[in-house]
Amino acid sequence: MATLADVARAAGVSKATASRALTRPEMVTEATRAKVRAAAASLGFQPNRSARALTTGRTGLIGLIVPTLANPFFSPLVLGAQRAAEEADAHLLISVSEADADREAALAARLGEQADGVVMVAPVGTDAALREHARQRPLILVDRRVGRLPAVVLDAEEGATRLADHLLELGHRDLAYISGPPGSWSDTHRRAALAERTAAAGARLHVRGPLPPTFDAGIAAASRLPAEATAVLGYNSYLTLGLLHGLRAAGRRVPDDLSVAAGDDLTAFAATDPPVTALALPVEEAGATAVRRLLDLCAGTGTRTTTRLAPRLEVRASTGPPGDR
Amino acid sequence: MATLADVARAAGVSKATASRALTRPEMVTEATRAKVRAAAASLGFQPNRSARALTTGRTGLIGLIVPTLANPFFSPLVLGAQRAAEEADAHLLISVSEADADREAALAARLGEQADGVVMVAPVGTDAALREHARQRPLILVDRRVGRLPAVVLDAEEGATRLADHLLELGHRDLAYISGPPGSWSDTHRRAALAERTAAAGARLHVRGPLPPTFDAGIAAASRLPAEATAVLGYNSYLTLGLLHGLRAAGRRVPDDLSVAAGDDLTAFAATDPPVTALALPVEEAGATAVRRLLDLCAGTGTRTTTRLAPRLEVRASTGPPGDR
DNA sequence: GACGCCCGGGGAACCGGTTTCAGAGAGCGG
DNA sequence: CCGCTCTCTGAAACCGGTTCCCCGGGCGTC
Repeated sequence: MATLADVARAAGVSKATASRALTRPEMVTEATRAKVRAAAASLGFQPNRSARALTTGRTGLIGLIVPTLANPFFSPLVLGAQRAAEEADAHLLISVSEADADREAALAARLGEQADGVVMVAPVGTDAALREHARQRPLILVDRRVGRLPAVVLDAEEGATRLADHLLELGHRDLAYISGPPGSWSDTHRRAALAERTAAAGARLHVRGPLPPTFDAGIAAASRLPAEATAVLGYNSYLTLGLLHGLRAAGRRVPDDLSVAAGDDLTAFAATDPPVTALALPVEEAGATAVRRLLDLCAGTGTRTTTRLAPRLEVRASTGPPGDR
Repeated sequence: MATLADVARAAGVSKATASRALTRPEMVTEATRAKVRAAAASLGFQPNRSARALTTGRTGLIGLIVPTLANPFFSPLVLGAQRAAEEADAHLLISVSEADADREAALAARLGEQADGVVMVAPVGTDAALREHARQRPLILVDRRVGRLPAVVLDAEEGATRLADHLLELGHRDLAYISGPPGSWSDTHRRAALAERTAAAGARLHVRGPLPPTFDAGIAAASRLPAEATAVLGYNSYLTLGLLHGLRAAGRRVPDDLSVAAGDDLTAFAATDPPVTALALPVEEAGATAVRRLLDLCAGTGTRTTTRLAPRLEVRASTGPPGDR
């Protein structure tokens, strides 16, 4: 409730000086600074962020657009972003696009109007649309790359490569990949890396899909796997859970009949039967990195680079050597 | 970029009239309203929210404090809150308390300073602390009640009662309850309702815990169940997943040897082996209701009541009649 | 000793809306 | 035809910070 004018009066200085003492300490003398700070502290002064935003044009708010929160993949991401924002005394405005390009664009515009910048996680809009957003305001992409726009990505190629190597080393020669939603950037790149690695090893990759990344889609996929595959990779955790469920219903044993692995990790994977081998993505770190880089961009010190974060392979019981069928 | 002054000039009216035409349409004539709206539209006018907030004292921001986002319980809650906020052209400031009372209090203060009101989900602070927050600014509690503070609760008693009835009807006479974190409001009430219902039916309730609501705690609990229990209820989904895992490791069959059920639901429960009977909580609705009621409070039309939302019992394969041991 | 420079601080403008207050004009009754 | 009231509009104050511009004083230098 105390205003800057109150602080100035209490400290016996002008509003201008009080403002400088608090936000530009190097511009006033040691003595003045101490007086003003003491007055501010004793009055419990909290600067009004709206007033500050009005003159500086900086709101201290960061927009975060995620496709969904129902997928536990995004929880740690939000947490990481949250922590990074807090460090910088900023707040997070979170919105859910529901993986709809129109909604995503509308949210980006709406948030951009109030926030200093926007982080878009796994956006579904076209390259052109994203470039346009980036022209309007500082923007960081997560899990998507568009030209030289600033981005933070979970290295899909690197992860897919590790997963492929794991299965190839176990002796698999026919891998199936259940692909994710059409147009998903990480899906496309993961699939390409898998194809390259299997081809290089003289093995074969059978692709099924694209499918929505849901439990039900996984169940359906279980009954349409290529007959020759001895290992199957699900695009993401939900799809893989459904797959596992469908396989069990069909009486197929994992990993004896078929190895199963997922393209991202989930706490529940340690609890399924059997526990599922998966790529643990450094999602929390991605969220934090994105926010830090966005704040840099807002401060004018940011760069137009892509930060790559490598996933960790969690080997669990769902993958093993191919059975003798 | 266009300001209200630009709109006023283009429409040939004063700033005051332009402002009224857009925010208080009933105060100007039809003709003026049309002129101003046309001018605003053609200039792409977007009112500056900081400026508006400065005079009105309303930021259009709502604070949402959740203990964690890693627990999928909260994802639909945020989604519901998000949708309700969007309807009212408000934005959500989300923060994670990590179930720490000090952090929670700090966040409430920090958010309250910038937001019009705060929604606290399953807060861990003391009643006194929460009352104090409610005195500072509009506050809605979710999944917690403190005196007559406005709240939205998932009806723990009602849910626990349905769960107890389900097991009692199956013929169970000795139920075990693995209790959640000490001091959890929903845990306390769920336990009380279970106790009452079992007692009324002439059956017995054996309580174990309290335990942290984690997968690992569930595993540990599996080896310390009361010998006479034929059915066990886990406080929440993670605890129950761990329980299931621990029971399987110990070679106990579900539901033949022991029925298992959980106090909240999780998509993954449909995929476990066997699928777990659980209470499906109307979490999304709770989030939406909380935000709507908070906005009412901010508008001065809110009430100090408690909204109760009843859970739905999802009967799955993990519960059945008691075996003959 | 005078001049110029640099530094710290004060007054006032400003950001972009909302709201108060007063005045102009129209409509109506006496 | 006058005067009153009611409605709509405009000028200006205001919200609470930040920043521009200018002034005064201390110090260094010639």
